[in-house]
Amino acid sequence: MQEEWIGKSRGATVNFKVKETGDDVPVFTTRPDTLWGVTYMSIAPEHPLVEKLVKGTPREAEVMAAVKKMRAGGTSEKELAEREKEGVFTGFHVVNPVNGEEAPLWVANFALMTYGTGAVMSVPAHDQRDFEFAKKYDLPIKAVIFPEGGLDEKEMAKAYVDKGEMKNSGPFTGENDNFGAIEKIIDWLDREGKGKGKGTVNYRLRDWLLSRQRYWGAPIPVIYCDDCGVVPVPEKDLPVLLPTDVEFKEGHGNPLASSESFVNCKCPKCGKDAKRETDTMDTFVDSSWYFLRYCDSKNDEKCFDPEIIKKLMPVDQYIGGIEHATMHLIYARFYTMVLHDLGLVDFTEPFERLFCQGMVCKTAYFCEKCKWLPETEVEFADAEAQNKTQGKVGKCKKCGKDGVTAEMTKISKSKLNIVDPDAMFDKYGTDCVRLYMLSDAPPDRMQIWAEDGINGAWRTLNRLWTMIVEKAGSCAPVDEAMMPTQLNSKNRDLRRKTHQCIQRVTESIEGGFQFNTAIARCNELLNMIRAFKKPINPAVLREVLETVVRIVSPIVPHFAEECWERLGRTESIFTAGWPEADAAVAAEEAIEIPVQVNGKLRSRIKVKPDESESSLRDTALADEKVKASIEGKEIVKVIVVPGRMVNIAAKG
RNA sequence: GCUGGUGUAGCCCAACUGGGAGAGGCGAUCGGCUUAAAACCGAUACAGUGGGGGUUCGAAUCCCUCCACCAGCACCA
Repeated sequence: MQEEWIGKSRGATVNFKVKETGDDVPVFTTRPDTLWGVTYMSIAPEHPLVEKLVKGTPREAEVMAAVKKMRAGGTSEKELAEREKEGVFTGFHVVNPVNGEEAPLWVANFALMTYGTGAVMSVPAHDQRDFEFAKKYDLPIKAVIFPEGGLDEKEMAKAYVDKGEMKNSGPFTGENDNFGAIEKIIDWLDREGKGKGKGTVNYRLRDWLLSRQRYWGAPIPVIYCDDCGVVPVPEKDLPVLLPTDVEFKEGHGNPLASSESFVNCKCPKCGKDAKRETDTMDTFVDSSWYFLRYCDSKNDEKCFDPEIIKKLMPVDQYIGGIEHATMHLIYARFYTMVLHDLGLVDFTEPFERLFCQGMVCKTAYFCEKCKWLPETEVEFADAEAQNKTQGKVGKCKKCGKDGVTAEMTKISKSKLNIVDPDAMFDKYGTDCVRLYMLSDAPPDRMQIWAEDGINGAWRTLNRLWTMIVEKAGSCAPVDEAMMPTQLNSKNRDLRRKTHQCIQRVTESIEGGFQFNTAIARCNELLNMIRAFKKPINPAVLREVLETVVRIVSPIVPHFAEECWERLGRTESIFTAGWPEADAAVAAEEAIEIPVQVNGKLRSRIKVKPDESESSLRDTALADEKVKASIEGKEIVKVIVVPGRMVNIAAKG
């Protein structure tokens, strides 16, 4: 995702020239294979060449009027996306360095000054956007890449952007894979050098709000003086603090600008009256290095001591919402790389591992007139409508209008679909709410908020508690918990299950924090203890109860600590560490494997876990049920997967 | 439009990465306890894995295709 966001693209910069004036107009392209199909060029309305070229020409008025209109358009991505493609001919032409051909130079609103060089070579035959523009303004279309069935420039309904054979392409004519030839063309441009162009890597890091007209954010430490110009705030005066006397008024722009005490200051250079910068930096500026400051937060000499950073960083495991993947996390990485280059940190990546948890979602309701509605303001058409997560559900209680729609989205204050967990904490306790949330779904997945399931977590904790209280007295004493060498099969089963539980929970948590399955394993073990009719061996009992409590301790820490004490432990459970499984104890004594006939389950056989292939085959074929189902049939093949299953393919 | 994710029981979700469709939980039903209800205890039922096609002895899992939902990105040359 980050790769896409920084928009790294490899391509070439190609040096076009204005025919009439000789001005350079470099362009960036990722498709140098289409260089020979250029029929016009588009430059951004903000491009400095626009004014320079048309000044004093007969077309000046017309071009500048059109350019002015284009510049007036918004620059937000949304506006850009919805805008109609427009352009105006400058009256000038450019010369294509690869073949000397001339092409008209246009100004177009879809060319962005902030990307590449602000100029786009246009190949309408092989680029959809260029194609549309060419059709609109009746510009020529020249195909240079041909699919097997050929291509008719006059009949084209859209640009041809797939693979094909290169034609009319100078030294590359005849290449039958244009995409494969791109690298060669870039090499060729590099060799040919200055006149033509060179290989280039481009990025399109978007604006990340370094300056914004808001109160919240770190002030930019800059002062404007009439005489001295832009003057940085001297180090001794840092940091510049936000004023406390600002007035927040709707529609009055930046509140900082209206704070006299903030804006008015003295020039640090000449001492005359000066004005302070009122834009602030986005909070991303701070969140890009806070993890370094945290390591040495009390340091008032410098932002951090590199020695301490060396010890503590990088972060082993970063957990955050997916919404941070493309912004905060990129900035943090970028800052770290800069600090590395400055020699302040000895690593280039701040976070070793990343885990993105899913969002908690809940149905939100929308009324055309009253906008977002809380659930209580919706009059549902029927019981079914109440459970719908999309589409029309009923009337708005506020305005009475029908047609309130439901939508499943991330819980947010603005959409009025928030839940207040306090009531749940009061009723069930934080441990119980946490257990419920973690047991409901894997954490990387979106979770639909529902309180129905919390009873399950409540019951689990109550059962475990009751069990601990009842059985604590029957456990072997803490200090003498020697495991007997001989145990009956029931006790052996319980021990096996205990150690399997440790193994599987460890896997579940290490393999992506899958607490839901970890909790399921614990429930399984608890169910097994409850199903015990006879008394459990005291040593086994201590082992199993302590195991469960230790395993759930990261999820329900307060609860686990209480249980631990009840089991006679005096040290905190968090000094006990994570339990370790004994593989020998966890190993199965006997397993049951399925026997299929033609892929359908016909019987099950009990075998040793390491039963050999031939023995499995014989046991399966000797089974009564299997015999019955293959009677009168010819055995074509017997597939044996040791430890897993037997499948008999029979015909007739 | 592009990219990624998800789709399994009435509901939330498992399934050792190709091998018995069900681990855990919610809810439901029945029974026990109770004067009764809740709680608690015990038991039971419910799907053939979004649709279609393919590969295979065998597909929830792999391939193709279509559908639905969620998320991110979207004139980036």
